[in-house]
Amino acid sequence: MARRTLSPLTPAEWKIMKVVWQHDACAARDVCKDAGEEYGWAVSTVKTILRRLVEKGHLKTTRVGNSFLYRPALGAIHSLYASADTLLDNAVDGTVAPLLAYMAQKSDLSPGELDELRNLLDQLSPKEEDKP
Amino acid sequence: MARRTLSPLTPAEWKIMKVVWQHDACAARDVCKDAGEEYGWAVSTVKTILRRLVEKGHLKTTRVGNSFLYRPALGAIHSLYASADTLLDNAVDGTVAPLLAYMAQKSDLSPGELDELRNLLDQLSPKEEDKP
DNA sequence: TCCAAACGTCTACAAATGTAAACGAACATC
DNA sequence: GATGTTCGTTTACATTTGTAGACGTTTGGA
Repeated sequence: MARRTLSPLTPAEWKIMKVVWQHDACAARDVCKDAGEEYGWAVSTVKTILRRLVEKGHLKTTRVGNSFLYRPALGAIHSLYASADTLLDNAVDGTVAPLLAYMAQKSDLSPGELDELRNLLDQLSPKEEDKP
Repeated sequence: MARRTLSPLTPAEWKIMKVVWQHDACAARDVCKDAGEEYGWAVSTVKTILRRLVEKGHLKTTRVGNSFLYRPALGAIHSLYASADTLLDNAVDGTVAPLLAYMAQKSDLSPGELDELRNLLDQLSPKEEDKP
């Protein structure tokens, strides 16, 4: 059975998902607290978004006592990939390379992460000077 | 005067913007034709989206005879950057490097583009073995 | 000059999204 | 056992988005 693609997250939904991902699994109470502090959202607002996220399959729940434990259906990275797919899809003609360059610059990667990326690029196509 | 940030494009708006960017500047007629063929949209649908894009400042118009010429207010790359900012913003903890790796792999860059990227990464932090 | 085609504008309307109050059930505490 | 607190559920409502028809005006031909 093929994995059904989840609908893209809306901006508000991303905010809530980020909170849940950071906690890995948590009760509504915790999400309300964090999101309330960070975005000034009312408790009901958070609860509505949680409900919609469950409906859409982005969150799974387990009953614990009289409340729920919320867990992400997908790891953060997979949701990011889906989002990246859309971004790449929007990139016309020769804009992909500058786009990646921009993102690399902007994201302030550690030397280790930069090395990882370099290695990956080398695998995709060896540098001219490294060719036999 | 600071440049006012434009509101993010909706999926349908991206589609229309892509058409306009590809033409660089074009009449509604052309957009309707292309978008009609590509997405099966009715003429009115395209016209509504064009109007909203103008209202939001994403498109500029010049009257030509009884019709308009539509031009993008920003180059495609700048709109992509804005979109990338949002994506990076959604990336929690250590997900940025894998995200960029994924995008680089997925986007099927030419050897020249790969070299460009490598050079950029080298500028961000030289490889260990290249250090003096 | 009269008409059909082309244009932009106005209006419409359902669905999604953002934001939140109100309500009833369960639970803990006095 | 009464009561305040905590939860999830229901309902609400304005705004944005997707999608498009209808209409009046301009224009290029016949």
